[in-house]
Amino acid sequence: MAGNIKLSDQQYQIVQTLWQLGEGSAKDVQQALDDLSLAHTTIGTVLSRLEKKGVLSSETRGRERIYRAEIDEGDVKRSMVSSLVSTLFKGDSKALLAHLVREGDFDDGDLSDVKALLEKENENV
Amino acid sequence: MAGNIKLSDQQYQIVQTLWQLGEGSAKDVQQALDDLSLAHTTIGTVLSRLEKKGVLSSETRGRERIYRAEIDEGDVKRSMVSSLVSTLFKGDSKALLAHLVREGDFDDGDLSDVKALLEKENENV
DNA sequence: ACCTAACTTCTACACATGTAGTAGAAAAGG
DNA sequence: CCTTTTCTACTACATGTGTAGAAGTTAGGT
Repeated sequence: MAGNIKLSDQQYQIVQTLWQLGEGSAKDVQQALDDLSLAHTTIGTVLSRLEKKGVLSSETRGRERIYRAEIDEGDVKRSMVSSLVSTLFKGDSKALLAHLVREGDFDDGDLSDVKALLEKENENV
Repeated sequence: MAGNIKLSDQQYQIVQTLWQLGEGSAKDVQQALDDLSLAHTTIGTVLSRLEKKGVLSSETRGRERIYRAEIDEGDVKRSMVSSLVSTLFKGDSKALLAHLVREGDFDDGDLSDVKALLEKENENV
């Protein structure tokens, strides 16, 4: 479902906040993201645009409008990663992995962890 | 250098074509990407916008304007991957890898390849 | 029953992007 | 030389995004 979701960095952070909070008003989100120092009205605008796109749903509770994410974090990650892989690496995830390794994104400890992970995965299969 | 390059899918495909061709006119690029069926004028517009942003440079040769990429493919990949990792995985590349494995993006053969790759990398370090 | 504080919604504007038509220049064919 | 083809450059418009002020609405205090 929800085929190709794609969020901008900012949108992602806002939706992520809702995933973390479960639900929340514009004010809640603004406070959770206060390092971005955006006006609360800005957050409000973004939230209502995301709702119009079906990414969020909302419910009026008293004077507040409470938003909640309608899409699953895993789905979004999956879809965004796969879109990047498709654009940058012709759809070959292994090429992305090779890129990461080549760029030295993993240190020794990481490599062991990763190998362990792979071994565990191998057993499952 | 070139800190944070970020290209849309379409822009990436166009620049990628130039990486492959070395250089080329709007027409050349359009032909290389004819599966996208974009009007040649569209390609022209995109190319000139990318030039204005410094991503491309150009040279008038006869009646044609020949474009060439001014940014390195590796740099762009690096920067786009790292931006995604930072947004989706809090900067933790290992989490991206775990995601890929979990999503079953690798089959048995891949996993072996990957392990080999990791082992080789381990030696280097 | 008010006034005020707290929220949201509306309106606005700049900039990026996707897409392409039209006009203008230049090359090529006769 | 003049006409046709071939390119580019200019103009245009819709949509998405970032950002936020102004205006409207409601809850709460006194």
